[in-house]
Amino acid sequence: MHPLNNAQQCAAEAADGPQLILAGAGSGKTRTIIHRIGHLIADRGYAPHRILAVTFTNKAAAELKSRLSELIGDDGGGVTSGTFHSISLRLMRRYADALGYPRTFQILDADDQKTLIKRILKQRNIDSKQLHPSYVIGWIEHCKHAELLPEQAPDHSWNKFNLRELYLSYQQALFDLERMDFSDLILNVVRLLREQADIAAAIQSRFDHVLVDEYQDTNPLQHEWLSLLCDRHHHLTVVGDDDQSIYGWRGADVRHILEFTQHWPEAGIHRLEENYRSTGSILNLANDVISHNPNRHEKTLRSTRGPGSLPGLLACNDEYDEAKTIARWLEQHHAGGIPWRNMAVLYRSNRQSLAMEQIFRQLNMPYRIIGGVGFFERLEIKDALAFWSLLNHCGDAMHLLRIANKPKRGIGPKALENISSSLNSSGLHASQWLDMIAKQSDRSMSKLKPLAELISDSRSHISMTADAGFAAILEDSGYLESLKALGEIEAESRLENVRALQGYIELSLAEGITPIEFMDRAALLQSGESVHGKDEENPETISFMSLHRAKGLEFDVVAIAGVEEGLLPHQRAIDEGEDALSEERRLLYVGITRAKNSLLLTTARVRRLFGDLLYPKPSRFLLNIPKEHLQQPQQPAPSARPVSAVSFSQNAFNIGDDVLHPTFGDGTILGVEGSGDATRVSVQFRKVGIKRLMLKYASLQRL
DNA sequence: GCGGACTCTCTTTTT
DNA sequence: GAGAGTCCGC
Repeated sequence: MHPLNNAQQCAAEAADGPQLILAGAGSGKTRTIIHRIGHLIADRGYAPHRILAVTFTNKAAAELKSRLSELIGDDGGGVTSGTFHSISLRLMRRYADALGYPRTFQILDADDQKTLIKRILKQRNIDSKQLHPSYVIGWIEHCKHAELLPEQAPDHSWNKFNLRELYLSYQQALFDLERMDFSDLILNVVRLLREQADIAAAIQSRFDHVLVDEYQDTNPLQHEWLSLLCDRHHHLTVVGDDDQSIYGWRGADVRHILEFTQHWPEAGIHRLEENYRSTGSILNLANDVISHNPNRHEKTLRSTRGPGSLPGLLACNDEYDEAKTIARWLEQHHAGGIPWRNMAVLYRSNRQSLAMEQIFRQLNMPYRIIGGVGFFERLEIKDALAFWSLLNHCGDAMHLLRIANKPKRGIGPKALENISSSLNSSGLHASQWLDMIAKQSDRSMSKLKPLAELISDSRSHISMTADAGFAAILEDSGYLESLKALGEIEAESRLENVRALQGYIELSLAEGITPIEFMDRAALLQSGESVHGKDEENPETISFMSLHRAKGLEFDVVAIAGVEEGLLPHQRAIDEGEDALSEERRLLYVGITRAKNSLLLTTARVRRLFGDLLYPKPSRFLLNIPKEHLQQPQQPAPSARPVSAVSFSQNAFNIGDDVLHPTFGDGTILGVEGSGDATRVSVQFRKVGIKRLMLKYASLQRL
């Protein structure tokens, strides 16, 4: 392995106390953090388990540990590492009762969160059109990020509906269900640290050093969590790059990294600006793009490599042509000896993968899509776990309501409501309540009774199977059979997922994991692949993924599709304004800096969106790029294209011209047909869509 | 309560 | 254009 460079070494061996490591893309950030931990253990004598490394994904945590073991041997595995959520969960499992929760509480994932909010809205007869569930969730999350419990939340109304009351109901419902949502895990640790001096002392003295990766993506609550955790010793090392902050929309605040030294005045600052990943040409483009953002730590990435080949920009006809163009370009690199697995196609929005998939399948090029619905978020997986958790005494009302009518047994919304309130007022846990239903003889729950009996009776066999009754309950309840009704292809993939889950359950139980711990894993692990350890297994495929997903990864060859106004920057960001646009620019920056050797950006002249056609312009982020930094072979200055048109009239309109119509408003010319008085133009109006107009009568004005 | 027809919406998503 | 959510008649 190469030795650390000067800046990396200084950072790795910096003294105790707060340290800010500003690590540009590809500057060896993970290596530096690993060496710092290694240094703390090997040279400074800190005990591995008293060092805490916080990451944003479980995968990153696992990778950190294994690389650490490589560096310093077995001790590396002893370091405490995890995500904010998994570490918080561990703490809450120990101290939950101090906040009135049972230690067996479970986690409410995003999907269940939405279900719960919808149920609350429905109970109050609030039309979800007047008050979007996602708006309510967003507001509640916002409060939690600011450490505001329902009682402390501001009186906020929307369409006359009092949001604080909804927050209160939601939080009460969570408490009754004995569940915490993702934010609660962190918020409740913060509450312990603030409110319970003895527990705070215990937690704070548990770690001698805390290190955080991807610090630019912390939200205010996580920031508080760290500040309180390090309150006694200030031994906090944060690593990040403000230019790669792309989760502002989820509450991350770049200011935490920008203002780190204001919060910790004694902090040391280290800048890693030498990039080991990309060629000089790619970095030039990256620097051009990001330099236009205001409010950033001024820095310029320096390449340690040769200039390499110039990144290219290609204008394609539509998304299919774009896919073909990219496929051809990747094919050339493959022919040049680069394995498929070192190539990626990145895009702003997952929808863009559709056209790519079609074309790549036609061309027989191997690809796989990263992202989309995670393993544990799949419908059949959540259903199967609901059955299994009820069987194993860790299911709650949400699990029960989820499967009460699966397969169909004549229980509709009304009956579900009854089940819910009956269970609620019984004060029993869902499993106990089911036992009761199984035994009782009155007819009120007659439709549910067979299921209750089945679950109740199956309990006696749980301990006899390696999967704690998983396969049996799914078979006996008729759930597997009901999946088969979905049609062959659909059913097969779902059944396969269920089988994979069974395998994973068996494996985990054999390791001594309890069912409730398994449910934790299911809630905190986003993908099923990473749990098997074999993970990506690097098959010979091209990776398709969103720009967000690409953060932290690198590929020899990268194509970024759809570098257009409306897509990158996304239309929503354009509507939102300055800050959102800065984040979109960072997103492009992240994409560009994923590439080691070759980079291609593409745009489409026509793109199908929501069923109609869109004629996007190239992204504003590419406007001020010096010619020598970006190859644009067929720069399609729209007005320069041959147009069968009104070229002698001084009023000539050309494709791409922005125009104003007295009634339709502003729009862009898409096409010109005919000549003289018979000239027709098609115009894409921003508000009213596409119109074909006689130029003579349209009284269009050029904008 | 169920199934089919109809309507609406439509970024990104580490946990 | 697709998938989810909603409505309505049986």
